[in-house]
This record gives sequence, C-alpha cells and structure tokens, in this order.
Amino acid sequence: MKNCEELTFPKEIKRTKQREEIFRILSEETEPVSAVDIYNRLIQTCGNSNFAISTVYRALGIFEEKGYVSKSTLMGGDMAYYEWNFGTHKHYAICLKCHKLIALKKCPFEHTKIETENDDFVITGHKLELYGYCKECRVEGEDI
Amino acid sequence: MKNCEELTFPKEIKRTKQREEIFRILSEETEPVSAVDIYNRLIQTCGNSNFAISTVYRALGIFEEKGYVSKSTLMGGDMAYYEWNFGTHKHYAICLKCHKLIALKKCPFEHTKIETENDDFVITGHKLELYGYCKECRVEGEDI
DNA sequence: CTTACTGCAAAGGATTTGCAGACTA
DNA sequence: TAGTCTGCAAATCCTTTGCAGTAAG
Repeated sequence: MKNCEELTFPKEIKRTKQREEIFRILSEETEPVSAVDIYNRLIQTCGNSNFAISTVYRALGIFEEKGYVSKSTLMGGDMAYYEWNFGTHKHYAICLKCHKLIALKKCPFEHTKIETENDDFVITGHKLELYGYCKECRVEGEDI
Repeated sequence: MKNCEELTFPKEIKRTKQREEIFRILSEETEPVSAVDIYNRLIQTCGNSNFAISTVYRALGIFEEKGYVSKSTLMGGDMAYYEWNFGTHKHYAICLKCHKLIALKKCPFEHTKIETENDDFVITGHKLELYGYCKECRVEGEDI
C-alpha cells in the first residue's frame, strides 16, 4: 500500500530531527492526518517530551509551501488534514456515520473537461469529496 | 441573478426577528458567506447592537440541520461558509490569487457515475472545488 | 403561560506567533 | 559562526456553551 520506496526527504528543505520524523510519519501514512495526529505519534514514538505542536504546524507549512504536502479540510472541517503528495492525487468518499475514508479508484476528472461560467478560468487543481454511507453503516443503519 | 422570488421563511422553523434578518441576508446572497460576514451585515443594517454572533451561529445551525443551508469550508478552510440551498446545488472555481469565486455552469457529476474502491459505498452528496487562476489574475500574473 | 430563543460573557479547540535558547550547515 | 529552527507559553481566530432574561405561539 505504501509507495514510499524511493521517497526521500526533500533536498531543498533544511533537515532537522523533528522534520525528519514528521516526514517519516507522513510518508508512511496512506490517509490524511491532522497536525494533532502527527503530534501524538511523535510523542508516542520519540518519548513524551522534545516536541511542540507548533513545530508540527511549522513543518507542515513548509512542506505544503514547497508542494510536498497538501492540506485539506474534510467534512464540515473542524481541523485541517495533511497528506504527502505521492505524485498521484487521491479523492475520498467519506462515510457520514462512521467518518471512515474510502479512496476512489481513480480521479473522475482524468478525462473530463470542466467548464466554468465564462471559460476564463485556468484550472490547476481540484478537490473532490463524496459523502454517503459505507457498507457497514448502510447495513446496520436504517435511519438513512 | 437572485432566484428568490418565491422564497419564504421556512414554516417549520420558529420565526424571530433575528432569524428573519439572517434568512434575508442568505436569500439575497448569491455566494457563500461566513457567519462573521452575516454578523457584520446585521449590525450594519440593523444598528450596532441587538445582535450576537452566537445567534448567527445558532440560526445557521438550525437552517443547516433542516436542510435549508449548506455549510462548507472552501480553500484551506480557516472558517466555514454558508449558503442558502436554492434547489440547484453549485460548485465553484476559486482563484488562487484573488480568491474570487466563479460558479460552474453545471455540476460535472450530473450524469457521471463515480466508483469507490470497492463499490460498497452509497453516495448521497459530494463537494467539488476547482483551483486555478481567473482571467484577471492570469493576465497580469506571469508568476503562475 | 410555556417553551424556545436571545445576548452576554466565558470557554473551547485549532492554529499562529514572539522570544530566547539550540541546532544545522 | 550565522542563520534557521525549536520549545514554550501566550495570543488569535472561529465557534460553542451556560445562564438568566426575553420573546413567540
């Protein structure tokens, strides 16, 4: 599932212990994670101290700015989620009941042309989220 | 542009002065607005006092709960935006430079079937945002 | 009259920032 | 060594909540 075989820390970003750890977590992760998620894993893995949540945010900011990480706010969006850009971008279906994420087989826009109101817009990226109910929640739940 | 000719305050929601004002603002608006936007217009229109931001959030919560308003977090998402559901749902292209919103002609998924990883997901809704550059920002900006 | 809604102020959570010390190149 | 990065704590911003008073049906 992980496609991080040849994934190395970006040369253009200054290496520090903290950033390397954050990079490792992101590169091992296949789903979007929040800054707090990352922080919790850090203090889990690397001992309880020696990490600040602000460092996580700052590192994520750098990674995002350089295009290595994409930030998004899934579902109502109380907090931001981050994921490493592995080259291929992903979309998710999000279960409204259990909040599980299910990746789409492929991007529905690969071969689709999208038109804006006046066609005077150059599209460089997009974000798509599907909402609904996963198998488990559909079976047990008749209150849909 | 406004399609609120026959738009009236929902019968199932208790009428109050405040909710009517909030409803009015939402129904006159053609683009998503934040709770703070609404609050500012309220104190602009209706005098400076007599309105609390919490009332705005609570009213929006009710409207959303009953399905009259949809809430979303556009673009990185520092705050939530709300818009009245006029029957037809809308998607936007968002300029990365000036943050202008441009509505799509039509929903790209109207006739498209989307497949999830295992097809065990019932899709009830979706959210799509396009990013790029509008005409103005493209012309002046060569730093794209 | 009863219940629900409001304003106020305080709390909450996520994210950012200032600053002095620590680390990287 | 110079400049950047870090931890800490405080600050911000958006949003929610508790409570006592007020308004709606």
